[in-house]
Amino acid sequence: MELLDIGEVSARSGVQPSALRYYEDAGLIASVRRHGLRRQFAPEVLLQLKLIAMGKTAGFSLHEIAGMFGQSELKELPRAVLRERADAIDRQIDELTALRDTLRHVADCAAPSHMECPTFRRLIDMAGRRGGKRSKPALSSRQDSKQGG
Amino acid sequence: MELLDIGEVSARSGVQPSALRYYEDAGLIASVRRHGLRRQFAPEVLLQLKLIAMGKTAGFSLHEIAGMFGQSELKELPRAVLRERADAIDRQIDELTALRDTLRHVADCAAPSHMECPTFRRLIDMAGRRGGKRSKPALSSRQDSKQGG
DNA sequence: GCTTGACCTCAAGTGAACTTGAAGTGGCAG
DNA sequence: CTGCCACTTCAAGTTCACTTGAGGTCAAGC
Repeated sequence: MELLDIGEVSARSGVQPSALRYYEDAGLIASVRRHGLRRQFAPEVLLQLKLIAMGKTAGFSLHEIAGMFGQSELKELPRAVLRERADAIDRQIDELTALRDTLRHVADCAAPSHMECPTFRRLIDMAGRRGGKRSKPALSSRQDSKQGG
Repeated sequence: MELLDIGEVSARSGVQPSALRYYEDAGLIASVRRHGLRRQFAPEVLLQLKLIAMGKTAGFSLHEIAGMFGQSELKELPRAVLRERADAIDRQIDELTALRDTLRHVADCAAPSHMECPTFRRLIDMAGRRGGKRSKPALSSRQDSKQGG
């Protein structure tokens, strides 16, 4: 199997070399060996990077992504935690759906003040109808740690 | 109509007073007046904060959220931009769906190495099947500005 | 009139996720 | 053998979204 150096991985994934080194430091990916100084990556790192990108889109921190898909931790991760994550993403999808519908409404509704439009208010209310005031329960944890009270 | 002071808004929204001041500075919300030094907010700020939370969940920066829902900019925002945002959220929902399915698969599949599991690889591939390698076209713009090449 | 306490401002600090810059290394083409 | 250049390390810098801390204000209650 052909190994890729960091420039190749960067070109194929769209992720900057500096970010790749950062990910390696963080334990999200690993180079299989060195060729001189240069890192050599297995092609499957491209798949892992796709996974990382997906996790980032979902708002997970790199630390959390490492917990889900990182090297060697995978086998030890309790399956319940994974399902919890999946459920959290489901809730996030609901919220995103409400936001998308709200945006489309705003684009179509010619009302001067959207705050007075009942359709608008109803759309916004729909997103909050699940867990009270918390919308991202166990996700990025940096803003929720203090706000969640 | 009864006005709320910052502590009240914080209590009802779950957003810290310091964050509310920060949002005001950033033009996302506005206090209607002052009572002495104290900001007085109209109740509808709670709706705006819900909107802001939704935008954050979607990965938009505060600046972008201000562009979508901020004070007084709303009426000038081209409707095409809103629809574009909505489309971007649709793509994000697709990606999130793939991630959720992947997570559920990992939780159920007992394979020792997921990288070798064809179902796993197929799930990951599904997320990338839209715009080539870019997944968040016009969203947060801080990592895409350099990576998008 | 004095105290209380929730508010105020402003500057600096924080953490995440990178990027940038400086100085160095080393495989390979010529 | 030389020089190139893509890589290397490490420290410091950047942006975002806040939080924290110090010192100050003021409406209200006793």
